[in-house]
Amino acid sequence: MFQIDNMSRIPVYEQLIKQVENYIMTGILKADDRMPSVRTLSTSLLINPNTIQKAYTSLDARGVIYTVPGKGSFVSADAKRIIGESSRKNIDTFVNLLQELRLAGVSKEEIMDIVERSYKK
Amino acid sequence: MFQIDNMSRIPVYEQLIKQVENYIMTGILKADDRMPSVRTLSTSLLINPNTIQKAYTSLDARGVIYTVPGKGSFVSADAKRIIGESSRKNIDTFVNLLQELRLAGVSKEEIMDIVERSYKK
Amino acid sequence: MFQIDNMSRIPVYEQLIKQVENYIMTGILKADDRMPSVRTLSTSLLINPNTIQKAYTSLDARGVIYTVPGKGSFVSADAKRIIGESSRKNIDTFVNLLQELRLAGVSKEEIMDIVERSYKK
Amino acid sequence: MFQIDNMSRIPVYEQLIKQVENYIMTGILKADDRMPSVRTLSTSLLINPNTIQKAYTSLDARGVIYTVPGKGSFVSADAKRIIGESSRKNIDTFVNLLQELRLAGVSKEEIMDIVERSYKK
DNA sequence: GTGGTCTAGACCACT
DNA sequence: GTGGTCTAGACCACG
Repeated sequence: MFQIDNMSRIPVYEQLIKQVENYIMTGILKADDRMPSVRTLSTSLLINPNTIQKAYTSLDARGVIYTVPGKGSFVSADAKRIIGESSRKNIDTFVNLLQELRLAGVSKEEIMDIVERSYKK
Repeated sequence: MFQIDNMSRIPVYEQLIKQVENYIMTGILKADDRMPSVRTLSTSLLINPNTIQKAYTSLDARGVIYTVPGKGSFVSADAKRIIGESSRKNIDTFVNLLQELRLAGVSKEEIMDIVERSYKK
Repeated sequence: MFQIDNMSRIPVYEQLIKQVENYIMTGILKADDRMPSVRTLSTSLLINPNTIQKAYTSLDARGVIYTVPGKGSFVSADAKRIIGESSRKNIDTFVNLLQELRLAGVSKEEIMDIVERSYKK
Repeated sequence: MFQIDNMSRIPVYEQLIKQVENYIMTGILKADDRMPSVRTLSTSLLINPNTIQKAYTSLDARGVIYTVPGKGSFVSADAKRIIGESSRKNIDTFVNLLQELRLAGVSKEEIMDIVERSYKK
């Protein structure tokens, strides 16, 4: 279910968080669905349990999942809304990147084309 | 001329590189213009000389500036082209970010509007 | 594995880079092989970690190795090609040196002999 | 008579030394010919007198030129022999460079061709 | 344990 | 005064 690239410069726990969020946003993981246990993921992904734990702790702190001691972790009812909101904060990054591409000589038409294609997929 | 945010997660030397590149792309720094000396910047920005050096070394290695020991560093003739080319590599990042915003519920119209405004500035 | 001459005019970090490249070109270091850690080399060569770091950063920037923070540095798949290409740039230096030797009275036969012997080793 | 590249990474005084040596080896400067005065060169090349002086001092120390206080500097009788001998020391550098090019995949034939052409000029 | 960043301060070669 | 190199030692994020 999850794909981790150990050679990537992006920290493993961030890759995991991102994928959980994507599965939630695309509806593959729904409210109150049970998350795989830390141990399960640890052995199936060959990743240190501490790393999985770190990802889960972060998701829990943001309210994306909730953890019931002794039972496991579950997708929270507000997950989609929370993820959506935090993703919106990326608009600043988006604007900065846009300015940079513009300075690099990327035309508005080229950008528009990329946007069109992204939304058609 | 340069503004450094010591609290940012972006390393100081990268902030400096980015700003030098921006000044070159916007034409404020032109080919063969002399860069501020390592020590000058060090004292004016209250940053350790080694950190400035690191930024300059990186810019030199990429051919954005050329350095003559004992003389100083100067904007290279190819600077704009080189910066432009490396910035174009950000298109991948741009596409990923776009997908994320889309998943977060940002509409195409909203994106288009941001693009329009960015290119009008 | 590495030999550093602290008395040489060639900077320590450049000696290191050169030796890493030689090990890669001769096949002793292969793609995805793990490089010794910065600290390991630092203690075994009695060199400051920053100096090793500088060499590794440079090799990484050129794509000869790739570095995963917290994991280590590894020989990249393209290493041989990249090193080969940059070494070819030395042909200019070679030609200049040749002219100098010629002016110094070194005969063509002598040069040819040296070349023969170099390629026989 | 002399051409200095201020933007070169090669120190100005070394450029000067090299050119003096070349003029001697090619016979343009002969034994007992008078060298341009430090002041003359300084003004014509727009170089700091100290830099010229450094070059002359070095040439004098090696016996390539001799200086008569109040009269000027002159090409010594042994100049050609001295320069020739010191240039021969470059054979080591030559061999190292050759090894490097070989590792980079430059064929023996290619090298031989370069040598042939160098000696035909 | 790994690499990444930064400071402080030193010494060198060159102008 | 300029850049280049190096050491010593610190703190951080990641695993």
